[in-house]
Amino acid sequence: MRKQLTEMLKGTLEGIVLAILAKQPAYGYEITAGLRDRGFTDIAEGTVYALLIRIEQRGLVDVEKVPSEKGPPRKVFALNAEGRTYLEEFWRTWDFLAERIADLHEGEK
Amino acid sequence: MRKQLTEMLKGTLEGIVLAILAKQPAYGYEITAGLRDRGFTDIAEGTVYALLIRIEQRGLVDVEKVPSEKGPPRKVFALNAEGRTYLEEFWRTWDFLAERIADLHEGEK
DNA sequence: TACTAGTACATAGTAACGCTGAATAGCCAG
DNA sequence: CTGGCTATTCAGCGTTACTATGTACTAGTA
Repeated sequence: MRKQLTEMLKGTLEGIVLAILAKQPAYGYEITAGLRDRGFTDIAEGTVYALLIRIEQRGLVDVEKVPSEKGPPRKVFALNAEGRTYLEEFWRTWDFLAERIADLHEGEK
Repeated sequence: MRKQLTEMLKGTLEGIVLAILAKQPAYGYEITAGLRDRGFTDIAEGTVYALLIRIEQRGLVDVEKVPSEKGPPRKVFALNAEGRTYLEEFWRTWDFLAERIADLHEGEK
């Protein structure tokens, strides 16, 4: 199932991370840990960092460097207005897809 | 939303097509039309054909050439046993993802 | 000092997938 | 014979997540 999930995550992982950031600002390491807690046990750190850089460059988040007690300074990401708009759009798209797939799954039986 | 949907379809479109074939065998042109009927209005024909070749090469479908009344012969694809197993796996993976995302969406409010 | 482990971020290279755009080919109506 | 519908194929592209590795800081410990 790993490979199927990998492909499914394309396009959704971004929304997942944005949804996490919608609740409260967070930094990469924290987000990765949060994903693991939510059941996404196999998501590599590198994947998350690359994604964060992407959404930062798109202007969906604001970034602030915060010193850490242990280790390098944290880059704390906060969803901004543009990011919120984008996230709403994500939910609309997701709902559209999930609904159609649910229909298919129903009709199968 | 188009671009978001494109990315989301990665990994799911394959399952969608397999689910369609689970109901009854079909050929490419027919499947594309069926997708449009189901609300996937923007899926290009080329995309579907490429996907069909992929699942054929993976041995998930059996293929039969059937002459058409109008136009070139049809390649009719039928889900085989292996394809059915793969489809079940797809549903499990999808349910896993959809559930976790639903949690996120709930928690957001 | 040297080591280990945990925290925290970054990146080059790869594979997979869906999209774009075009080509090919058969059939039929005007 | 031209346009439109049926039907398939393919080369090239952009985006995304994964792999694997590297850097850097702190704290504990032998």
